[in-house]
Amino acid sequence: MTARKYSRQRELIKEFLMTRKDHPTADVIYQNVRNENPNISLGTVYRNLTLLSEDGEINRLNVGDGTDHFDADTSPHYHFVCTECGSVIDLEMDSIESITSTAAANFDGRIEGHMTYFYGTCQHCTRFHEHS
Amino acid sequence: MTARKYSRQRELIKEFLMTRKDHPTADVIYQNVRNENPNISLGTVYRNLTLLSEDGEINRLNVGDGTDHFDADTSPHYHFVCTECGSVIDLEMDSIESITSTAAANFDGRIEGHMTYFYGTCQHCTRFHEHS
DNA sequence: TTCCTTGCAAATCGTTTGCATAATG
DNA sequence: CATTATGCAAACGATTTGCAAGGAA
Repeated sequence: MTARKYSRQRELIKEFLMTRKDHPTADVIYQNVRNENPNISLGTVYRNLTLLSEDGEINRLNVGDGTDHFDADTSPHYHFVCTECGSVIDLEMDSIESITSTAAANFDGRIEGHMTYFYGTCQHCTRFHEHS
Repeated sequence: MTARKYSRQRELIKEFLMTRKDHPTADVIYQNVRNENPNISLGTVYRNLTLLSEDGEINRLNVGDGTDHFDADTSPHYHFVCTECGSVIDLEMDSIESITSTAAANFDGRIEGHMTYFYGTCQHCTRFHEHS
């Protein structure tokens, strides 16, 4: 991790991300930040998203849909991914940290953590089905 | 899912995958199957891996390293990913299926499952560090 | 004969990178 | 001044796809 200098672009990206709880992709972030700075480039957005996550200011989410999502909420929590509409939703649930020790029980390496996301049909898409 | 016709290429891919427990990528599968059929194309490998996983004969693994891995063992089990060498290893561990109900407790949609992998340093890489 | 599958190459998608210039410390 | 950050465009790696030809039912 090298030294960091102020950048208005990085600030805008962080600011935008903090207003959203739907875990947008780099491109969605790019489209929105352009409202504030029409000259910003997609490359700059990607570079800053990487810097911000390296610094632990945001999290990069991999939910198996081929594109990374970003989250300004770095507190420990889990996500739900709707297989119908692709939306990524925060889950409020009890800790499942114990699964790490469950996994470590019969393993010879060093387990440092886990990546988990839940999938299914979100409330909106479930209702949509009932009515059709 | 449409009807399926026999294909020697698909058979070779499945056969090769069954001999491996290290969850190879499409390209590794391609390189190896070429020993048996030098004319097979990478596109055919990708197409058949998709067909096989649609049919539930193999599993497509997303372990966050940017490339998909494939597994002929479709029985329920979890994986460990080494952050040093990238190897993907089967874990023998007690069931953690209960995390699905933990997640469902305060959620309004329909949770159908979860995706979990553990990460850290594998036995080999851990030893490498101790000796250096 | 129907239509699934193939090899090939071109295309696509998300992301990264080289470069010359601009901004920060 | 030294160094980090930017915009742009080209490059990238993984995967998908259009197409004309081949093979299975």
